[in-house]
Amino acid sequence: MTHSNPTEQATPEGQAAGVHFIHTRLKKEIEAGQVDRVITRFPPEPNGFLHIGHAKAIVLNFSMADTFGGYTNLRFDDTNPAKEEQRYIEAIKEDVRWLGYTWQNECYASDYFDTLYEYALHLIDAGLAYVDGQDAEVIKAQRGTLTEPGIPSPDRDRAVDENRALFERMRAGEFEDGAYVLRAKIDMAAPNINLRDPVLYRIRRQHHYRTGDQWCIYPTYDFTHGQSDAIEHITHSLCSLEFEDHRPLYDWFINHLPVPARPQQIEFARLNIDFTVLSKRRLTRLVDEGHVDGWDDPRMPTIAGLRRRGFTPQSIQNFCHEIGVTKAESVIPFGVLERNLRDDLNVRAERRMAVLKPLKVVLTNFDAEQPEYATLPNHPQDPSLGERQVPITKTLYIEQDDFMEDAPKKFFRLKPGGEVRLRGAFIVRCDEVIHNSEGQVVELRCSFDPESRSGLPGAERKVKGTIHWVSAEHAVPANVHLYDRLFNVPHPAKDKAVDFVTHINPDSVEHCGGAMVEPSLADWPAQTPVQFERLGYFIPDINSLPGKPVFNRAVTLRDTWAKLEKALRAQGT
RNA sequence: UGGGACGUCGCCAAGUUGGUUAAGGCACGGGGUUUUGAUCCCCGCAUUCGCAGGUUCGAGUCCUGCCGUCCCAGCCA
Repeated sequence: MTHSNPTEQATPEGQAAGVHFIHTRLKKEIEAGQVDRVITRFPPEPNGFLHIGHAKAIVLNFSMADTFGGYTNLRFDDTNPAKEEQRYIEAIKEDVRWLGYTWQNECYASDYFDTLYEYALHLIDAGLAYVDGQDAEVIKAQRGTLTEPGIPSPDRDRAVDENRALFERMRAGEFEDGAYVLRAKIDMAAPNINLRDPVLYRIRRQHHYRTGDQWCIYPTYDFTHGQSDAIEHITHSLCSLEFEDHRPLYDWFINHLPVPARPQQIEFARLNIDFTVLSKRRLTRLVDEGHVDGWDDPRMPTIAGLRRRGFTPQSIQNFCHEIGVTKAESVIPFGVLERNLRDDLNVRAERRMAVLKPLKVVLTNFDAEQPEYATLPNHPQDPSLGERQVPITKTLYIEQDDFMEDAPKKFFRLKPGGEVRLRGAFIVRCDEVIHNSEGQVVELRCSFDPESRSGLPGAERKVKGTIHWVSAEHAVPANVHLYDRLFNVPHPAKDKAVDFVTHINPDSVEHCGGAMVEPSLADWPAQTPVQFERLGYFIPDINSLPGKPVFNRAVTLRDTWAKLEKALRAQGT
């Protein structure tokens, strides 16, 4: 990316990208000379995996810094040792990298513990913080309610020396967990509850994944975040809307502490997508309770899950630009994410043929002893991707869905007595339908029209439908996983009275164990999306083996027939 | 009922200091091309900006009052 004029930035859809209220505001600040470049940070807490909502924040932070000549730090907000783990650090770094971003500095709030401690002392000395010896419950009760002011703690007016001594003893480990807490002395009657003497430090004998047992007191988020921003000389601290109420507190610390810079916080609406959940708490539950197979389950909206599902970094970036950045809370249809994947893959994924649910077809007039070969382009619009030979033999497999004995008029695929083109090969006619003892269709006897072979003049002959196929003799058995939305209601967490897991879609995954794929798919390269013609975009699963392929379906192709069929069915035709 | 924020087409979202017929994308509808019912290409799609008043020659943009939605009472972030 370059520092181009925003109107020159465009997504593949031609939509202006990156022009939103934050962009506008930063541009003005630059022009007014208030800042000379924009330095941002992406500040995850290492207590879980990143999800698509984080991607929005990542794209925003990196693109703003990039647009305005600065850089972005990756900072782990690790002030709560009870929840944080090293493995999440690794996963987060991998996800950010995979999305296509390179951070300037890898930072940890825990690296600032010494400085933060000094800042706390500074506040104490200034008479702006005090040590409170009351229980958490008592402090909570004294905080008041939304409509009633809080009442001051009896410890609120403790002498500075005494506060200092107590705080030092807190650090020295002289007290039990929870015995004391350091609080800012602001305003117990403030209408903004965050200003009612918030807790700055708590005693917690917890092994920290990075600082070990060096500390038994840990700073809270409020006392950590802004100061960390200042220490790193972050110019703009972009965060989600729920921190709006914290901004006065953020500024209060910056104003009362000898920090090296004056960062400013700007809030934007977090991402919501329908038919899924996007909170770390809920995603953690899905993993911990075994509703999914882990953080990287392809049904998960995590970056790791989307990656395994077959999403591309580019499609996620495009999605984030397309949805924009505002302060209005919105819910984006899951289909928007899927369409961005299709748009990205349509132009660059190679095409192959695969049959998910095979139906045997015997070409009665195909007498060649040796297989013949059809030449198919690897991409219909991009000849540079080359072509390949696909074997044709007397016995083929086609998709069960591509044959109907009792077909409606609009059904353009195979039916008894009807004709279809086998993609890249020739036109076949269904002469006979063979059933098993239960009446199921198990085999089709067809004859092909030799004149209609691709490349021959007879190929000009038009038939309504074209279907995909594989040679039975050459096809490679494969396992294919089809994924659907994880929840069967648009807003699983909407009703607080109902546990969201009750809305999990029991049919969110379908396994096609008997799929048959064309030979070139036998050892398809990992991490490489491919289009199975007429079916969708797929990617080898991490458990895929050469000769024993396993594919995940990332997304189907747009399917107007499915819609039409549904409409016809609704009319009763 | 305290404080903070938001409300422009079904879903997103532009809308300069108030000034011609309210961008764009998605979705949707219609048509064309097509050996993927895919892609691609045309065309259509808000007399109206949560509602009601007011100021003004002129308001989505200013004022007043309502209505609706979200967030805040962790020693979580």
